[in-house]
Amino acid sequence: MPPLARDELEALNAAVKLRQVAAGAPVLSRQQHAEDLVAVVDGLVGLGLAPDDAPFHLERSVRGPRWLDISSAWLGGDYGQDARAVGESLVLDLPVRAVRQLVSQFPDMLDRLLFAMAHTVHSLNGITHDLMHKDAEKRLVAWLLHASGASTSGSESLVLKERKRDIAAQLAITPETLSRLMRQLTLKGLIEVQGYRIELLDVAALRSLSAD
Amino acid sequence: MPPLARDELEALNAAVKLRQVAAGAPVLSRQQHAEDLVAVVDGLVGLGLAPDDAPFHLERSVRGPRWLDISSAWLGGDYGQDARAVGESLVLDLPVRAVRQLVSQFPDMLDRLLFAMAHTVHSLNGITHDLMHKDAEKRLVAWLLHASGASTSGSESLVLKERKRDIAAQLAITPETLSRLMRQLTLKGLIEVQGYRIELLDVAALRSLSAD
DNA sequence: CGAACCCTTGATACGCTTCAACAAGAGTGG
DNA sequence: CCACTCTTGTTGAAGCGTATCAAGGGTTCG
Repeated sequence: MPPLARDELEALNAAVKLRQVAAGAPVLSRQQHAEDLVAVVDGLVGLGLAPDDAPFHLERSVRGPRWLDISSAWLGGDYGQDARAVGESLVLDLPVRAVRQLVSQFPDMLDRLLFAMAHTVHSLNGITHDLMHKDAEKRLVAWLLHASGASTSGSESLVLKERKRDIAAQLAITPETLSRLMRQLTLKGLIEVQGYRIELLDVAALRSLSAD
Repeated sequence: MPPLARDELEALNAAVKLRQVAAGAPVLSRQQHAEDLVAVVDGLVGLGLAPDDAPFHLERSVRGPRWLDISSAWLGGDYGQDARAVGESLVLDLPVRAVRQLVSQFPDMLDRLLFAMAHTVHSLNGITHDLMHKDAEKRLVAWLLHASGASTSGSESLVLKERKRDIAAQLAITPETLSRLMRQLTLKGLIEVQGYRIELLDVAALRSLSAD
């Protein structure tokens, strides 16, 4: 997909609203009426549900630059989920009305929008598939490979950018289970763990472990 | 959303390709290049993965009229999942190229398209949420309530339109577990089961059971 | 009538959670 | 600087939820 042309960029810039969000501060709330498409420009935002009392139940996290919620605003309802900044973040709001305007003015914009939405669907499809068919170990290994941007084989290293409990939450397991799985993988000689630094010693083997 | 105008309908009819699919026959295949948006006009189609050897692993099912895959075609890749007709079905293919044409010609079409895609995202969000946070009983009860189009309270009845094993697959549980859960709910006096006919005796209680 | 499905039921096994305890670091205040 | 607390990750023991395996009964269909 070609980069945005100058006039497209200018039109976009005129429409977006930027806001800086402090670590831990809310970005979206469940009951809020969805009038904007929301993206994370920079930083890390957690998406999940915030029960009235409980702390905050993370379901997945979004690292900028990336769309946070590109679909709710088209439904005319509310966002349906809560979002909190994990670290200091820059968030972008783009009113639906402005988007309608933009796509009618710049045909390429429509392709970008549809592409992004389709990508969201694709990603969610993958998540549900994994939750339905893969056990915790498979899901963790798949996550590690994805997070490391793993090449085809050999070894790879990565540094965790979130607390392990947050990673566990996204994998729908408890922190205890995550810890045990890490140890088991270490004992099998597949990975090496030093705090938040993890070495993937055998990408090929890990890849086959994570397959359905 | 207003109904389609006559000229919109005519343009649509000119673009779509219809095909009748026999029960059990493939509708989509994983490796197939996605050039169309695909919808089920009438009938029931199962969406899932068909490993080379194994029978067919159902993940969710789509009853017409409803979109089957409205997003893959925008990504320029393949469909990524397999689909098979559960019963005799009428399937509609709508080429992406035609859709681009249509939305540029009829602005309302764009809203319909975006609305449908957003609805897909919303639905998938709900599914992942349930898989992450609800146990099998909660998921089943939620499914029953949804399938019955349950009102606010009182009692409700429904007739299953799929084999129980297919329902179980969509709930990510085994048929055995589904059977046991049904019996437990019956013993609690919440439902009544006679083959494929199910009575929801206490919708209010069921609703609170299915909550997170 | 047998064969092929489907659903159900029971016994057992396993994966993951829960609960509890502990170690290691980070921040805070005396 | 040390004691104190808070948070995070780790480990172990016990228990729950669901899968697996095996068997039996009910239908439908040839």
